[in-house]
Amino acid sequence: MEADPVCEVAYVDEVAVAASRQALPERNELLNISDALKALANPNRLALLLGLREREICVCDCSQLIGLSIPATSQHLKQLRQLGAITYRQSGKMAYYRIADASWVELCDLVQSGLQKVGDQ
Amino acid sequence: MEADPVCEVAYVDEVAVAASRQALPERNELLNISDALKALANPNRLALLLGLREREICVCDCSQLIGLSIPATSQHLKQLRQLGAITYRQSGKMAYYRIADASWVELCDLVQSGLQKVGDQ
DNA sequence: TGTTCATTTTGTTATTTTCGAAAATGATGT
DNA sequence: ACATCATTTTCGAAAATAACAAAATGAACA
Repeated sequence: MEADPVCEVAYVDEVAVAASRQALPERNELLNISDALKALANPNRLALLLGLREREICVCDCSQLIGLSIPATSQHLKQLRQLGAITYRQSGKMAYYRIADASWVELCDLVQSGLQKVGDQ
Repeated sequence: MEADPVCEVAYVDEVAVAASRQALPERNELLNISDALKALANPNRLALLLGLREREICVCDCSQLIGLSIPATSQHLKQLRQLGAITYRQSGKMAYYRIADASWVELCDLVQSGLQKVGDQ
């Protein structure tokens, strides 16, 4: 009984953990990033974002595009709008949504290409 | 009553929707991408991924890093492993995790920088 | 073989997400 | 003002997530 049980009591390598912790963004920043990723992490919102790449589309056509009800579609569009990924233009009763910034599309492409390498373990 | 009620019955712009739909990945591909994003869309998994950037860390130190129980930490690590973002090496009873592919970190950085532009609407 | 102990798996529960239905909003046109 | 209709918001139910505690696994060593 010379070596204490280690893991419930103390660090195995306190220095390494301290260094890694220092390399982390603040908790709030982590929450911001994960919230942003969460907004993208849905097949329907992803389809909306990618479908809006080329042209602007009104809400009811968006709902046709992803096959959901108009209210559900509207909520997904709202989340993407709050994220800053899309914008819209109001024309009479219609609302036409479009991509706000091409960097969001690049982001999707990056994930898409990153997936090629997966499949192991 | 010359114009039909449009949105519940048919497309406003069927051609545009068809074009956008063609530009979309298949449903399965969309699910794969959103699953991958979902794996990253959690502040604790994000912290693990970023904390493992530089050095490998054992499970119990990982749990210290993010402040969760060891079982919870183990499950988060498993998700990142299934994603292909991290790997591990077994040494005796210990399991040392490390980054498998830096592209996942780039992805986080890209989101992080994408967030700079947000704040409007 | 039997003990120890880091890790993983398995319930179980609380919280979050996602959807459609119904109600509310806001613009157009009578 | 009133009716119409695209969109948004609200609400409630079903499904998915995330946490801890407890049990199971598996490597090291007596």
